[in-house]
Amino acid sequence: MAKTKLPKPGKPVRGSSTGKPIMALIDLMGRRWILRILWELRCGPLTFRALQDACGGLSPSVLNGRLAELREMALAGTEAGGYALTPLGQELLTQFTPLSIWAEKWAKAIR
Amino acid sequence: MAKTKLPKPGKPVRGSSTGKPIMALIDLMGRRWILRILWELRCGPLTFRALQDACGGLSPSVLNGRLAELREMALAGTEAGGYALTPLGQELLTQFTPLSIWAEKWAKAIR
DNA sequence: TCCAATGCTACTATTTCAGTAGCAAAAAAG
DNA sequence: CTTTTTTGCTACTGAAATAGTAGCATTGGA
Repeated sequence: MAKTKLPKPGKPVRGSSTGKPIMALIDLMGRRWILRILWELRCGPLTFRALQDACGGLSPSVLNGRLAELREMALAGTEAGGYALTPLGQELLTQFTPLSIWAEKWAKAIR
Repeated sequence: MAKTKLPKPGKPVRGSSTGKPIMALIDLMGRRWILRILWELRCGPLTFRALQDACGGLSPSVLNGRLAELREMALAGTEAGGYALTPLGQELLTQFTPLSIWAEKWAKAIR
């Protein structure tokens, strides 16, 4: 279960009381594994254990917690085949795809 | 100083040994305050303490650590007026601007 | 010289994460 | 219908990261 207070847009979050949705998003994305889980689900549903493996074997307790958070934020859910992104989650991930290209450029710049 | 191993693109990072730059980016962004700090620097340089305030008063030890990481990753640095984004950092932040719009939509959807 | 602001270090308390073990339910195999 | 496997998940312990507070050395005015 997610025992940590979730950063609902419209509500104050850690370090910000403005209630701005972007702050909630920043709070959520700043939690370890959240981005990674979204990323690993980009190609379709994965079972709990497959997702765990894809993330390098993170602890099931943490994974379970993160999945609960993502479910509550309507970004992921269960369906045939295991866990998968919701339409909203897919939209969010779409925004991240260009980051992959930027990261390549960044890699060259700092190496 | 940053005592935690930094996720250099090209090197294995936490939970991933592929060395893909996007994984390094995901690792970095998944650290608390990193995104927030980038975000708060979007309008120009801030002093250490101003940045601390902007982030809701996070501990100076953590802020200092994050700044060291961002410096090492060439995303932020010091200049006249305090800490500021590097050109690379500004580019990254640019990629995030659309997220703010998406977050508004997301907020409406889950409220 | 005094004072306030700045950048930062040090230290303790709390929270979060890692790592492992294992159980109940469902599915697959025989 | 049993016997295995697989799956989703909980529990527990130790390690690591973060929060929160205090304070010091330096800088740049008044």
